[in-house]
Amino acid sequence: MFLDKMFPRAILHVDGDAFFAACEVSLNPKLKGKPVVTGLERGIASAMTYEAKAKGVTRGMRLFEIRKICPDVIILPSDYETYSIFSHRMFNIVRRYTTVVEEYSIDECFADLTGLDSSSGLSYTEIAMAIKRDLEGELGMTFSVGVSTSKVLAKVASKLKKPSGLVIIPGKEIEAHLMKLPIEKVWGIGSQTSLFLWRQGIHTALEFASKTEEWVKEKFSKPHEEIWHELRGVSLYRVCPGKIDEHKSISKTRTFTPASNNREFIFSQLSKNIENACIKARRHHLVAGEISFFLKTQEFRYSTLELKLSLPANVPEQILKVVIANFDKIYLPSVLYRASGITLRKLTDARVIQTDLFGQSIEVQSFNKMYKEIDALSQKYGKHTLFLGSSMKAMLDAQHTGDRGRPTVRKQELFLGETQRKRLGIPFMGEVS
DNA sequence: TCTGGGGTCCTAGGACCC
DNA sequence: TCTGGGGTCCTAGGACCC
Repeated sequence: MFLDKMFPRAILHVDGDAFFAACEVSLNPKLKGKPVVTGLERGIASAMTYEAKAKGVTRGMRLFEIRKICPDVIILPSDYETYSIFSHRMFNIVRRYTTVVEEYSIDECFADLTGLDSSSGLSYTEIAMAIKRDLEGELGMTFSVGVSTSKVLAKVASKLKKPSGLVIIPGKEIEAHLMKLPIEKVWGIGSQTSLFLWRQGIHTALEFASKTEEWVKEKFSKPHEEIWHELRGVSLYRVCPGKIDEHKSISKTRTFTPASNNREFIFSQLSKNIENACIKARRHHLVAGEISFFLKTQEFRYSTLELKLSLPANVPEQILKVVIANFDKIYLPSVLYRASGITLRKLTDARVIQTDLFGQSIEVQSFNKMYKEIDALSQKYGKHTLFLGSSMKAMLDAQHTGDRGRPTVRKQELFLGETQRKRLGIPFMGEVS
């Protein structure tokens, strides 16, 4: 009944099991067989080995709680640089088999194997087994692999036998698998849609996939219509060869407790986020053409504002200028806020922009020059060796609370107050309060 | 799940223009 | 000035993912 008979595809999905924790174990074999958790720097578990999971450790669990239920736990700080290296090696191993590999997240990728069976003389199952064998042998950790006729079904397949599973769902077995699959477990169907579907009396993926196309078109828009096709084995989502670290946007957000309505404090939080986002943008040689910033209320409601920049930027002063001018459009003194955030969008290559000196004002050029120095200092002495006066309140707050385990602010740290600004010949930016 | 942080994509509806 | 209808562009916000 299901399946695209005209163009049957073979899509592979690979998922690293307990990836961050597995990287740590791979690097340090003494950890093998032990309950290992990463996330020390945040105070909550971000990943854990299956030994830790067996003791009841879950994602997001507080570390003190973990130590209680699992006294022999080994808790490590997250080391994203290292995980990224493992991630790249993982993608490159899969690329030995086909160039059509999509880096989906740090520990997941898709590959389109269509046609490889006849060209290699191996079955899709044998190819998937070979990929899994290479990954596990070379990276020292286990992977869960799924193969089916669409991306959504390949995701279903790889999730079925975690950890270290290998599941193939050929066209004729689609229905049997969907019958046992709760609708809310399907990739792309979240809490809102699940709720809606339950109310329609639909609880399994098969019940959804068995509905008529007219019914689906009437009740849903494009995204869920596509999932319906994918579940029926018709591949609509292409595997797009692409790198995960090619940013379309960069955002930084931080929750503060307790919630606050203090304008100066909230603004300084936002200012700190803007500084951090700019640091990341400069590290990737990107400039933003547009930004958006938001405040999140205690009740988890957002007020957001999107703004265009007159010139693409990646230095906080330029972005703060426009945020300052618009801050009061979303800030209400009577409301308690719990978080603020910034997103840099419409990113382009800074190196292209910066060679076009004619388009830059003297001000922009001096900022770019200055931040080159600041980035060099930060490289040498640590992040936030220098920070903006407008972020001061947030930095002091981080000092008091210890900012969840990060090194506290040292006394001798500098900030770019008005004096330094004048001395360096940086235009006055404006104060908020 | 009483809720952290970083992302992508889609859509409804307003503004504006013939 | 009033009128209709349509297209396009933009933005706020929702939904979902890892």
